[in-house]
Amino acid sequence: MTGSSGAGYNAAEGIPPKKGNRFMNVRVRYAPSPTGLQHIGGIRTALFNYLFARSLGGKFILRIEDTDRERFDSTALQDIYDSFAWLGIRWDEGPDQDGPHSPYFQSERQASYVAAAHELLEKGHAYECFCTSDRLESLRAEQSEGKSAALGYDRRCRDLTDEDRAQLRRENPHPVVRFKTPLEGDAVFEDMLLGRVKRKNKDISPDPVLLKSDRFPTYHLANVVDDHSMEISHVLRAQEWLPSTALHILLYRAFDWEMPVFCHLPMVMGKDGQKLSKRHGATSLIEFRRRGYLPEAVINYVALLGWAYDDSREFFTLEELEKFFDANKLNKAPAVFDYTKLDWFNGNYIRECDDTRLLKLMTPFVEDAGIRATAEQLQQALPLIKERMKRLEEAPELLGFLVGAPADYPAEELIPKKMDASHTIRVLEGVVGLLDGLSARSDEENEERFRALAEQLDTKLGNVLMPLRVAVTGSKVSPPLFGSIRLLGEEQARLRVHAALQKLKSMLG
RNA sequence: GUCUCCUUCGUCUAGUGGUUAGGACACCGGGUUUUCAUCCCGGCAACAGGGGUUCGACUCCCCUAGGAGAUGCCA
Repeated sequence: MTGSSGAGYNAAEGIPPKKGNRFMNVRVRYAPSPTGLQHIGGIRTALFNYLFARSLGGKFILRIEDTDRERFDSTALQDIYDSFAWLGIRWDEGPDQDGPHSPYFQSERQASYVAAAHELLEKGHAYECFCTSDRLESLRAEQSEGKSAALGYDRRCRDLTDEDRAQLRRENPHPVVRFKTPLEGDAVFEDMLLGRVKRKNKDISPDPVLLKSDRFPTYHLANVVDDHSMEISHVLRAQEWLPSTALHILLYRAFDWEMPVFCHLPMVMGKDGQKLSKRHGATSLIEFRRRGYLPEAVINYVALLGWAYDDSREFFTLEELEKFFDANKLNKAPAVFDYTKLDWFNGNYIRECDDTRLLKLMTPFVEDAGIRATAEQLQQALPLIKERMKRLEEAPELLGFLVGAPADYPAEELIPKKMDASHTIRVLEGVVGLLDGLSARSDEENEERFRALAEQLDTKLGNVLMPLRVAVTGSKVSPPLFGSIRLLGEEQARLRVHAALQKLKSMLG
């Protein structure tokens, strides 16, 4: 890899997207840094990039921004692959999907950044800075204390003489390269979503670092160099990047490169209106997986964060989104992540899920909870709990009564309203007789028999079934009773009813 | 502090000068039902405020307020 003249990719001679023809050759990228787990906000950004590309017949590229070797985390890298594999989102070019602009790890493109930095140095758009981290730190401390107007680097090394530099290099042989932010003028660009955004150059970060002392680039440099060399046509990223876009504009200008089209997506917030973070709930995709969300629910919900198709439709498959996505329908305002609505989507997808697949998805959750159930049992249980689950993680608690004893419950739970213990005892004693052959009978038939029993005991059906339900499941809330007993087995049910009777009797003393 | 962006029901949103401001989640009622859930019906609830422009503003412009983000040898 020898920078712009290296083999493998051409950093300097990237073909600029043709003006007025931008949608003809759409190339977008998602550029995560492997420093942490994939955040749901990042997923949203990736999704929108992917959909944008797909809807326009363009290419979606994955680029790993691993220029911070101190925070690099290989689990985080794996998490990127796992996350998108789970979602079913694939890139056209990326680390594991070779393309014309390989490599797709920034750490492997280092030479091109060094070359780019040198180009800027030569053109007079950048300079070497010998200030130590310590000095910068104390500078920052001073500035924040004395609420001074100017924040940031004080440009001490901006106008060094050759002599100064030679001298300083002896003390610090590892200078950084800083951008020479113009003091006058403006940086203006046309955001696809936001329209014209203008910033005075003097308000832009004063001389940010482009090349670190370890010769790795900062985000600003690497991002611009790669977007250019990879012929990225559109940059869709979260609005938190908006402030640094002005700087990027200046960099494109300094390199004399054509700019991609920018589109700054609204951010994803927590309930309190702050950037979505751990204290709001799950934020990493893997947590959503672990809680039992289906990928299609996550995709569907997240797609609707800052985007809407029309005034009524809200269910979409990935394939449909690929067709319908339209950047013109993007919203500008930040969106609050609503876990409740995600649950609602997920419940819908669970209900619509094919039983075979659902069984497969559900099994690990059940097993992890220590429930010993055969595949057949689970299969039979499925229809009973399917429409009661919002998340797969709820399966174990819905099925809990199948394993070991039912949850312990107070004897009072057995007694329906307006009834007493002895009355309830009579009910349960009557119920025992109906247990025989219950499994073989249809629900309708069973219901008839219990109804008859209720009449005989001069009470309502509910007052017969509720004590039985509590006796069998340990709870007033359960999946349909007859089906549950069928799963449990008549014998086990009988034992539980007897246990319940004991409870009631000891209550009477 | 400075800069930038944002502002329709609690939340996600539709709306592109003339609408009883629509839908969804949540919530509250009611119905179906062996509990719960599902399902069905109904209800509550919004254009941040002030100026313009216009015959007419949620829609266009300005200001104010509020919110958010950025201000690193992190991305």
